[in-house]
Amino acid sequence: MKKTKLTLKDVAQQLGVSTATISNAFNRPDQLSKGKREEILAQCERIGYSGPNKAAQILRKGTSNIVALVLADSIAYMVSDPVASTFIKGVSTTLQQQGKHLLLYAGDSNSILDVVDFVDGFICYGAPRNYKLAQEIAAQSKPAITVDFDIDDVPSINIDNENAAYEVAKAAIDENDIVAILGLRLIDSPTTCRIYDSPLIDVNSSISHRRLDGYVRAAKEQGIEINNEWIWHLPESDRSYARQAAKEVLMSSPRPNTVLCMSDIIALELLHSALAMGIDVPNELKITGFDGIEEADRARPHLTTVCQSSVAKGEAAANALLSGESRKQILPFDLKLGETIRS
Amino acid sequence: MKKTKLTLKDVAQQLGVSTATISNAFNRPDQLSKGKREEILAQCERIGYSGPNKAAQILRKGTSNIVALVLADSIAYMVSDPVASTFIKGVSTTLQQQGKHLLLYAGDSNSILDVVDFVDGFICYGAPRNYKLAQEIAAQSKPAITVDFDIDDVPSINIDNENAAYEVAKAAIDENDIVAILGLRLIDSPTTCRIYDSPLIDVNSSISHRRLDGYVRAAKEQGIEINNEWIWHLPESDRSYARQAAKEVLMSSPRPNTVLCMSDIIALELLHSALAMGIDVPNELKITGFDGIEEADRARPHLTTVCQSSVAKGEAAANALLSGESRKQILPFDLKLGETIRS
DNA sequence: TTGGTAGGGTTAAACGTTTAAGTTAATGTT
DNA sequence: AACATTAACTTAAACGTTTAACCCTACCAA
Repeated sequence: MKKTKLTLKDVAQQLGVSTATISNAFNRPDQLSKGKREEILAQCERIGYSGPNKAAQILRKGTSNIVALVLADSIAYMVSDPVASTFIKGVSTTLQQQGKHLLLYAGDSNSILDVVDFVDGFICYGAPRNYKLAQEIAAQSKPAITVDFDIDDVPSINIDNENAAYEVAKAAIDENDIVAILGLRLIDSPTTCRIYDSPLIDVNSSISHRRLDGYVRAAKEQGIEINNEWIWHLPESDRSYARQAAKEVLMSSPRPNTVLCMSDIIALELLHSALAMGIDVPNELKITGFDGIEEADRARPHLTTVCQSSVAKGEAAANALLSGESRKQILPFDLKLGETIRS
Repeated sequence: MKKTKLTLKDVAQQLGVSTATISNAFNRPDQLSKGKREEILAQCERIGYSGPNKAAQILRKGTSNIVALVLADSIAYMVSDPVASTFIKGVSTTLQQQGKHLLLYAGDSNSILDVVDFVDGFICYGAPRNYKLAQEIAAQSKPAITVDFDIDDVPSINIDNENAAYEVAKAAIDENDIVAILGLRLIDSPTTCRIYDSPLIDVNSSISHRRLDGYVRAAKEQGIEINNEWIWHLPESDRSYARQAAKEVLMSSPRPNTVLCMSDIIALELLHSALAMGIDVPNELKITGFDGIEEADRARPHLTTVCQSSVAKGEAAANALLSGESRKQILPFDLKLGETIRS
């Protein structure tokens, strides 16, 4: 192996030119003669110098081609959640096309301070649970985009959650239904439970609360008041939380005949539990989801849900960041009627 | 906002001490008096200096706390594959515990050269399709770990794929069976097809070929020779490729009654197709998978497969990298008998 | 001849730290 | 009193680039 890492200086000495010239050979070809440039590149090739050191470049140029993706939860959770991982897919594809690198940043970490100095920007997916982190993001001065939540003056990507929820609920709810809601992160509790009188957490205009508003509005239009007793809180869109909530809903009496779920994962788990108990969907129980994940397509009966394109979100976020877009964008959603409601 | 980013120098000037002292206040508390240190930290707090610039630290210290995870395929694919994303989960959890950051590196990128200077090490998951990339990984001098493939003298994490495949095949195959194999990345083709006489690609002791060896050995013990005509190649462990392969297998005559699949995704898709066609599993068709993903648990009948813990792999890889482990590790696997074979 | 311009370089000052080596004064030791 | 040790700093040289500013020579126009 080489004794020590080669530097611009080594090449410069060997060729009897200044380091600036070598640097220009790599970065600004117009600054030197074609002949000299080729000579330099040939020499680099020969001795195995593979270009200017990136760490030094980052310091000097103040840019690294690294974009941090700040996730609301742990990377572990995000990567296994179909919605989040699809989002990451969109982001990574776009970044890669532009030659950028992706640094995954867990939202349950303490502080972005240890990366802020060397990343080129932030894409923040989902409102951080960690208040300090949210503050830092707002305070820091590099380009940033928020997705599925908002910070004043920071460009963002969202869908119209309130209307999306309203529409799917409107399609599902009939007069005299008993309506329950399986919600996501509505209150500050680490376990699945009914919300009763717990104070709702509503940080950074949480998408969950926008959805809740939509559901409630649709219900009201049918003259239905949804009591807090019929609203469940799940700490995460996770199968085991969903399973438990499903059980509670299906066991309660009177049993609701319409359940509005804030994610497809939750809805699918409920559907599964209901079918296992011999409940007729949709005649005894109507179910709606949210997100439009692939798996929902494979379920029988097909899930009624709101499709949002997480890939598009990811692409939009990356593009907005790279292009310096500063407006807040609202992406479209798509109501998908399946057989888990009566048509 | 601040006019310009604060530096050590600013703090030093304001307090009338040297920059070295400020630096020590952050990095080596034993090098200055307690009082001075507190004074410095207080001043930093007051003026909003949040610690030494990381970009400069990377250059000076030669370490960044960033670990690159080099994936065999695109990030997009990897993040949606249950096996790969579970692996990422294991890696990220471990790295985060140790205060390291995770840079996702797509294996279909050109070169690691643009990150090699500032990352602390590499975890390489799956043999890169890109030959140049594999070379670079081998040549580069930072710590590296390979997972699910091998490079000479580079520590690695693997399972015993040959025996794992042997065992699951042995459990499935009976005398006089017609055995087919749905393999992964066996030949150099972008589409699903039978391998016939195509030359097998066998880079870096590909896990697929180890598995193939295991299957073939188990079949031989039952006096069964598996003709290349009965071996399919899939370019990726993807549902749509799997669906097509499933169709071909189930349509072929004579129809195989035992199909060994190199991933659970493939196996599940086959199972699904078979059931849809009214084929009795396992009496008319026995199926085995590979990996032991969560979804296989939810399938009915339960899939017979080989469980390997991708989380454990990820943790092992991260730990090995961080601890400087230099041996090659073989992790255990676990045969899981389900109802997709006859017991 | 004078002056202007362009091409192809060089010089040296950053970028913001860390750290080995040196200095000084105070404390302890014999 | 002489010397060794230690605590608490400071000095200054890296780390490996990039880039503004400068310098020279050749060429051209008038």
